[in-house]
Amino acid sequence: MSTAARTQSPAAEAWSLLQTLMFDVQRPRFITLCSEFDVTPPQLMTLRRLDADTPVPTSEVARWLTCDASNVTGIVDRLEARGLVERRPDPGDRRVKMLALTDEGVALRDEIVRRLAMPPEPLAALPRADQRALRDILRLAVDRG
Amino acid sequence: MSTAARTQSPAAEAWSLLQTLMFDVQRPRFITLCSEFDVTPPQLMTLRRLDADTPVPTSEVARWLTCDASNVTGIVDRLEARGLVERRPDPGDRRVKMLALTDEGVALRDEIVRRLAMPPEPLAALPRADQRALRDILRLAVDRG
DNA sequence: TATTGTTATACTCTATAACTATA
DNA sequence: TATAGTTATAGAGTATAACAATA
Repeated sequence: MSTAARTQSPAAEAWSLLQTLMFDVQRPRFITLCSEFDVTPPQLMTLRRLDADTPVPTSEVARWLTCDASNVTGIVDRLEARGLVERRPDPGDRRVKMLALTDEGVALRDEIVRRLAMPPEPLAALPRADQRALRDILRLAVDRG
Repeated sequence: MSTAARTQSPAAEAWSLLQTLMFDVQRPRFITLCSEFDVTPPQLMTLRRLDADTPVPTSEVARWLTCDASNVTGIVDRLEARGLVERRPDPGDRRVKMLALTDEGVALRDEIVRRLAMPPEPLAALPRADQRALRDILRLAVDRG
């Protein structure tokens, strides 16, 4: 352990460790998953946000992707061409396009979500008690945010 | 809490919460940081990997980015044009280009790393005892991997 | 007038394949 | 022959600006 780590606040060191987990473990995993399912990262992120039952406006997907709305047009065009997503009118505002998954889109998203949900080695290898403690602390953190 | 969450293993639920933290909190933060420092995400990732003292071959950066080596050429071209990175010969193998940060590159990387290291609200707001417990568990997980 | 989504444009990232220099 | 890095190419993501339809 470095001197810097010892003098950091516990939250800072925890965050640094989380970033290691995300950059070194999750990022390669995510990229591999994308190519396995033949979707690009923003396409996968879009599928994760959408649903069949509760359509969301294009602007919401732009917010979710943290990108300009003009980019969503092309991303959705390609997902729509593959039959995974559909554009629906918004009865209340004719400017708005509502986005929703098709049945095929739901199937693909479910499979992707299932794969993303599998805990990586470093977490799965933890003693059960530590897994529970980790879960409880993260629940506390996320529920507040 | 969902029924699914209750029936998952603790590691699976912890991982799901971590992903929430990463997608909802870290990703927008990362993208904002990139535009603030006028670098693209792969450029920022490259700066994070490099150093002034211990040059690494181009191939190592490709591994780090999880992308083909041909892409690194352009990414490094642009960082080099800004005076942040330099290519050095490898005395042992004249095919290899070693990559290292310039002084300016070190300064920028340090500032970026400092900003990335700031724990986000959900973590910073945790009680001190939970921060320490989180840190200890993550140390255990990461040290094994 | 303001907003939603699209189009046009220029730049960057990406994988693949072909190439050069070196091993 | 094999490998490291580059170049060429085509497809995708990105921000910005301008536009049409609608509010």
